Amino acid sequence: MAAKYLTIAREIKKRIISQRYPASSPLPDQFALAAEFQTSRMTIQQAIRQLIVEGLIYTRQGQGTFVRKNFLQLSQWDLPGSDYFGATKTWEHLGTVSSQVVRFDLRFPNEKEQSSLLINADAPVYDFVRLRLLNGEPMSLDATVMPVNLVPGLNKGHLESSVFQYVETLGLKIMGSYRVVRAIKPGELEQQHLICEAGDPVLEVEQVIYLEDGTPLEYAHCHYRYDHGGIVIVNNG
Amino acid sequence: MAAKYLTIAREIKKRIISQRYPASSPLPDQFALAAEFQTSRMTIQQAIRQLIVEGLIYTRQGQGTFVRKNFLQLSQWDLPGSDYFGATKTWEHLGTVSSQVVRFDLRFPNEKEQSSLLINADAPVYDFVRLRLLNGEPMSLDATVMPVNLVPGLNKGHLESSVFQYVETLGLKIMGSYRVVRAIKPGELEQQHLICEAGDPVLEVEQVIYLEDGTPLEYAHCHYRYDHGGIVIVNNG
DNA sequence: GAGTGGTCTAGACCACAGC
DNA sequence: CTGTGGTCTAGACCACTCG
Repeated sequence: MAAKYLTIAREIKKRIISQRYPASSPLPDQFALAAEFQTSRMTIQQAIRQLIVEGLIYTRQGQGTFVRKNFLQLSQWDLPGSDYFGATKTWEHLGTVSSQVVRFDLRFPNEKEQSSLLINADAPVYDFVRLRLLNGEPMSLDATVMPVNLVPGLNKGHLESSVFQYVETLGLKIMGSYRVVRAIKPGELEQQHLICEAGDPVLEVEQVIYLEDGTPLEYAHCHYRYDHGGIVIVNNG
Repeated sequence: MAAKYLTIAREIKKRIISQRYPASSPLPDQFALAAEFQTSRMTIQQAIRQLIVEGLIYTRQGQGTFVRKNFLQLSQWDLPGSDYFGATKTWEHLGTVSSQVVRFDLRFPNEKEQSSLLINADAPVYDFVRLRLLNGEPMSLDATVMPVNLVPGLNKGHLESSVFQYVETLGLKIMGSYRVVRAIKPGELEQQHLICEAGDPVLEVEQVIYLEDGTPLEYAHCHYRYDHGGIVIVNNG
């Protein structure tokens, strides 16, 4: 049985999407909603808070609760998990995504990797490079470093399917990411695997992915072909 | 007088930063905190929820409340407003930022602009191009479209200083943004103003900035030199 | 079973906006 | 002044984890 406030939030969401609550006027006030759903006002407020963080509605003290004018636009992009992971997710609806392992090594981290992953110089890391293909066409080349102690037993098979699926089976949960996006000139590896000219720009994403408790899970450089879409960033205040 | 739960949240934050609550063990439980702060447990939970959304702590049912291992790292980057606006803010600490107006026109929107700004074909828009300079060096070239009815009275002087400062004086508040980041080859305008070669990649940010109620305020294409840093993206679950 | 966070109630008073 | 959302109380029971 889901929490009552989540059930109510879903019901209100349905009504907004079906335009039962017109975007032009405020929602019924919290007292009315509490009466209708046979619950207390606090519970209604929890449901409303839920919809606020989802970007669906906003409140104005002294005025009421309103539907965001752009929630439908945003909801097209703000899919849960759509850019949590290797950003591959963004393309899955466009065709078949596959991976090809270019390198899979074990070594010790350099200084940059130590500080990014919050580990010591003697903590071994996996170092692997994968080529991501969409319908067989090269899409991105990712170089990843992960601490061995967090993900014991990682093998080439996991790299070819989904590393994050394996990570989940270990009971680890992703919390978020820190990324820097740049445009760069392609190096030799990129020209070779992404099949691009020296004059073709490359989109570089340098990222650290964190677990729920803030432990860094991976530090990676992802290089994307310039002609295969971009990175979507949604930022709600 | 600030709300009690915010006062408590600030106090707990202080204790975490000063290491009074060691990162190795859980915080005091909610009942103990309620007793210490002479308040109800609900209020403590509000304070805790506040610190969760700030990315400082996390909770585990049946276990306790814990400090995130990376909150200090993230707090270096997750500065409020650091990438809300034209991303110029990111560089302000590096030197003097100035703007040079390349174009400032009035016209009707095309189809893409109509759908991005949620306006009709007969709603006039400003169309301006600005070159952003850091310490006199070209940094980015931004092409912006804004509905006239939202920002009446915009003039060249505002473009040279800060459009967002003017927007704020009109009582409008920014809610968030929707962006797509790509790597592209420079066009003629970019090569001319950003002083780059045809083979130099350019970082393109296509963005829509929204007001509090979801009304689109601006639709812009921002082009950055590849050798002047990147876009930082922080993503908490 | 004991201890933790998660949810919920039925009220109360305060702060803000609009008439 | 009225109506709205914002905060707060003092309890209650439930769900989960661990010894």
